[in-house]
Amino acid sequence: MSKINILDSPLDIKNCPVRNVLDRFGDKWSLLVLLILGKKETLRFNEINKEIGSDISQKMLTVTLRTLEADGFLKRTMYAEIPPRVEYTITDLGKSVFPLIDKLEKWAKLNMPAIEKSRKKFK
Amino acid sequence: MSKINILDSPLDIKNCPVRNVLDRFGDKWSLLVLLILGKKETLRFNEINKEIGSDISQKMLTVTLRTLEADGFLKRTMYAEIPPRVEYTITDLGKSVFPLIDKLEKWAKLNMPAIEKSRKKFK
DNA sequence: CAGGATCCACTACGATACTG
DNA sequence: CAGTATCGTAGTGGATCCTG
Repeated sequence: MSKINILDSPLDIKNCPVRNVLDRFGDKWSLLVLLILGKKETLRFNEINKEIGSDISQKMLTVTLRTLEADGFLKRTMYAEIPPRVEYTITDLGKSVFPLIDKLEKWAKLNMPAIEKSRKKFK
Repeated sequence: MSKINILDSPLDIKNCPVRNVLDRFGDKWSLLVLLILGKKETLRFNEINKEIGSDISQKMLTVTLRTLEADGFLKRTMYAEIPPRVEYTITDLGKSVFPLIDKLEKWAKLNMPAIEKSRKKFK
């Protein structure tokens, strides 16, 4: 298996944690859902949908939630009611990444203008 | 333009900084290149290529570097020599995100086992 | 209400070949 | 050395319709 060497911390490129974990965040909605759930703790499907603003398709919200659940970032609880109620709650693992993502969000907000400017200049 | 409300911080979903900025990091190689360049400061094209371990195609490395340059994360300097020499240097903007990405990397390393375990249990 | 099932478009990415 | 150009593919995400 190929290795790369970033200074003194060798990374396995195939099994690289950064790649493996952050690739999940690399999709279109995961980070946003985690941000929302990190702030609200528990939400229902349609509540998350509303928070995002229905720019997201039902399918993708479902897929995103399933993936985050599989990774252990949130817990899905179904109540056997009619109509059905499903609640999504952030887990301890989710809570532990949240501050990092939150900082990234703040960084993004702060530096967005500089990036926009750079992009325009580059054209 | 649609708005969403994450607690007290309203986000413009279309022009959302998180989405706009972090979508760039969502690709396959940007984070890795930023990590490498953040630690080495200045590298040549082929040096970056070697660090990644040639799992990346020349084309994608070029595209990734161009995008990071356009966003202002790194500076590209071409020397009119034969054979040509091109150096990529991390900018102040790049340096300012680096710690965040570095923390994400450390988090990923630390929590990868828990995530793997969760994924297996979910199947 | 919270989804599952389909179909389809786009594009990110890789492989290969060529060049100033 | 550091790319560009071209082609081909797989996967991501959207739109729509259907259901316990």
